[in-house]
Amino acid sequence: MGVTERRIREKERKRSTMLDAAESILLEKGLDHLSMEDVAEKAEVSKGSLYQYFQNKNDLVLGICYRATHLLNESFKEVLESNRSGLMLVRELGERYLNYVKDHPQYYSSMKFLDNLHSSGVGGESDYLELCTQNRQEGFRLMVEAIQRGIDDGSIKNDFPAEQLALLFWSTSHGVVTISYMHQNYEHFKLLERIGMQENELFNAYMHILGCGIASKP
Amino acid sequence: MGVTERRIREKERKRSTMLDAAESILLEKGLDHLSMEDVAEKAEVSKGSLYQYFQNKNDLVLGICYRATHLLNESFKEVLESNRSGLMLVRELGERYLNYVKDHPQYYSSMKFLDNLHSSGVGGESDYLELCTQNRQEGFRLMVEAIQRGIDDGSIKNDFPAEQLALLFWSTSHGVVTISYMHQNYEHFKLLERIGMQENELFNAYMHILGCGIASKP
DNA sequence: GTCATTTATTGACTCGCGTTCATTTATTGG
DNA sequence: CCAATAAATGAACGCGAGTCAATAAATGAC
Repeated sequence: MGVTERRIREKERKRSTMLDAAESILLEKGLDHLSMEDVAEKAEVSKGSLYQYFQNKNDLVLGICYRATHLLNESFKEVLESNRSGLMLVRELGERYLNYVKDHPQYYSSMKFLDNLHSSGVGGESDYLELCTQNRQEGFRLMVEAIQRGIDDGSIKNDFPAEQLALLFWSTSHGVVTISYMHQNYEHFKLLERIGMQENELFNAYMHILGCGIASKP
Repeated sequence: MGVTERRIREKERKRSTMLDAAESILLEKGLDHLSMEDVAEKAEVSKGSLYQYFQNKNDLVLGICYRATHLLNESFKEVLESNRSGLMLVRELGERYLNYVKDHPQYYSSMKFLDNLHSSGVGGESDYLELCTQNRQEGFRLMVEAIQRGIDDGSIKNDFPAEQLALLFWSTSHGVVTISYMHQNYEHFKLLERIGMQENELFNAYMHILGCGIASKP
């Protein structure tokens, strides 16, 4: 019978509406001031309804995080469709990551939330948690692939296995992106100005240093 | 009159006791489950008394963060007393940072809290906020000094100003440390195991790559 | 069309926790 | 010993997450 299928579809659409509402509030008020009541109002449903679609607040935020990680991965996949050298792919991945944070700060903050759950160990009950974690792992695999291609085509030296380089690239770029995020969200964060550095200079310097470290030829 | 001075001293001691209590709870329960009531109970004072010594919960956590940043800076200063090459100093700073997070996870989480306040812009009312920010800036200056010494003694190449290299070192090491923190706090974080990497290998690889990028000679 | 049954929606309610404040208790200087 | 000042207290408040009994809507059998 097509009724139950239509129901599932409608349920999914409604869930999506709620996520839209949550996303826009996350964008304008930030994670700290995201309240279930506000989301319910913006989505034009009652608070109780929210809890029929999301197990709790964590689950809702991780719902956004699922979108966030998915979008980032799609962007990464695009990069990997190119035929350029692995080293260039890596650079492109970093650039995409940086732009992603600039373009979707609400997604980035939801990913920070996921990381917090991971570091604090307790994730609480959320079906999205596993999905988000899987997405992050896929993102990591994409980095590994780019680096592996670089090793294969000779643009990246093979001092380390691709996975290890990928982890380094993953974590260090995370740090650089964090600085960039702070810079654009916190008006009192004057570190870049204080040392007379532009944001893209920071990225270029990062890529330069990293490039010296991993490129096969200077 | 020595009375007011004694009062100030006692007040400071009591504040310290409260911070001790908060710290131990932060260590055993984590930031998410740190409640003012628990702190009050552990410090053997009433909840209301806490608020005579700290403006709010943020202020309390930032009080811990003040200790945290101070301790890290002291550790960094020790490094700078050595006469080794600037490059070695930088490596030593990174190593200290990594060990610091391992030895004082509660301090690290309070510093993450500070970073969150910085990224979200709104710090709320807290006298400690400015002090913590200053401490972080001093920590950064210490990194700059190490790198500047490296440039001066020729162990670090001078492609970039010391401040810019310091910012890169600051942010990338932050990322690496984050991974390490996750690894030790979250039993399901199996990334390192999955790619067959030890924690110190991660650090060594980081330093190797970074070294290739900033060292004057390979 | 009617009705029993399942499914979805609602908002009043509870509960935990940060924060406040009137009251009580302790300390000081005269 | 006594005002005056400072410190400590816990009951009370507000806010927001999460619950649930009551209500409304949709469905399929007849």
